[in-house]
Amino acid sequence: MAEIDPPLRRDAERNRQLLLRTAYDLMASAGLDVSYEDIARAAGTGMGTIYRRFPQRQDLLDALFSEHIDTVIDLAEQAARYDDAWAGLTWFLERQLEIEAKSRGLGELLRSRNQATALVQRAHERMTPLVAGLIARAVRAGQLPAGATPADFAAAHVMVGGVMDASRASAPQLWRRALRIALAGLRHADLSGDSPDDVVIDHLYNDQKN
Amino acid sequence: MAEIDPPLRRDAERNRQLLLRTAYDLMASAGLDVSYEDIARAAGTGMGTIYRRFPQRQDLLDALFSEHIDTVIDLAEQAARYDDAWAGLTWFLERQLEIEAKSRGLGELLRSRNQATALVQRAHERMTPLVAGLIARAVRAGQLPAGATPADFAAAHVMVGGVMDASRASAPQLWRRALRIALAGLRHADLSGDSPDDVVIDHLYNDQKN
DNA sequence: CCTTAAGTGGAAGAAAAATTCAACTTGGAA
DNA sequence: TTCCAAGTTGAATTTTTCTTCCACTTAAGG
Repeated sequence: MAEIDPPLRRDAERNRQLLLRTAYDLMASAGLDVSYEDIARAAGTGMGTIYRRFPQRQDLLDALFSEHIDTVIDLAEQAARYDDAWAGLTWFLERQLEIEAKSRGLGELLRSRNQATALVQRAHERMTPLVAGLIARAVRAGQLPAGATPADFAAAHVMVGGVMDASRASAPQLWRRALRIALAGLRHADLSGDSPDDVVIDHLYNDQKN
Repeated sequence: MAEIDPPLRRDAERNRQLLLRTAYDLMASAGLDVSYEDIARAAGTGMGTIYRRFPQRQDLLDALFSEHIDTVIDLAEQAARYDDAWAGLTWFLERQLEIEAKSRGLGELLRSRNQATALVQRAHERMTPLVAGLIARAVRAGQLPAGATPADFAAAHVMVGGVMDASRASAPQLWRRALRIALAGLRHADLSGDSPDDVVIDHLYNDQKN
């Protein structure tokens, strides 16, 4: 099926790694919208090199973040194994946000959808059932109100992430306070009402700007 | 002090209003980053006209949103008159968000800082003491936990606004659910801990992208 | 009417990012 | 060593958005 493309020449592989490291660092502080020119300049290569290796921005994002996304999926799996469902949920959300605090780019990716579509979509597909299971258990245990859905968990994620992005420069720890608010909100809000099954997680991890 | 600049010629005033209406509509659905070219084209004027009238983007934003911002300040003042402080806070936040739901541009403005600085800053200066008063009263009445600050209210605003922006297209009412979560969170979170006085509201209504 | 200062349109220039490409290197197989 | 496919470079081109400018039009006072 998939042709095995021959390994890169040594110098090419070196440049590839260099570009990836540089791009990751730049995106960690400035977000996903770093220009190819900036990356190439910071890595000390020519424009041509980055374009040859990553013709589409998606190619770059995939290479950059796929392992990190796997890490987050791991977290979800670990969380799903918690006996205490609520503890699992809070632990998962906090770990995930700590990772995003270290890399703005990864945060933007995890909370968007039209950036590296396949990658993020796959991650959501893997994690949603796990989160749904935890939530169901937490509801049964009386730790979450009836009517809580994975979308509510996603909402909490988006909410805290938004505060994080807004206050990164001036108050890098403020998101923890927002997290406390969001978590307390999940436990105590009346979530029985509307927006039942038709509220898919996708509605949140969705349309970025345009 | 301020020179009274002569009134515009009739046709010019007509164009000015046309541009303002057009810009408002475009920004209501697409956000603040609409290009001058798009606005001019939609209004049926030339580029020169919009640049003559609004040489800086700030000039346009000021003219566009100052009255709407005054409306929001009004809301804060009304809220401050509530006997029930918590009812005042929730009413204010919900009204404000309803306005933002109708205009994405206004929402971005109210939750940013580096867009139309003077305008928004003045609004925050007016509203913060009012909100602070409500919060203090609510804490005294046992409606909010000790340690709650205006920054927490701002955080709730940013959090729900973030969900709103993320789900505008696909689930335009989802923010109401996020609002319930945020409000329940404010009431039930432990807010006594860190981030006391040094957490100014500015830290939240702050650095946009760059 | 006429005049003219104010206003207008839209092409042209400038700036920034995305993308291409032809001439020039270089790793590594033979 | 030699050779050449793979790799690199950076200038040139395209694209997009921002901004300026000037020849042309028009409102409104005399």
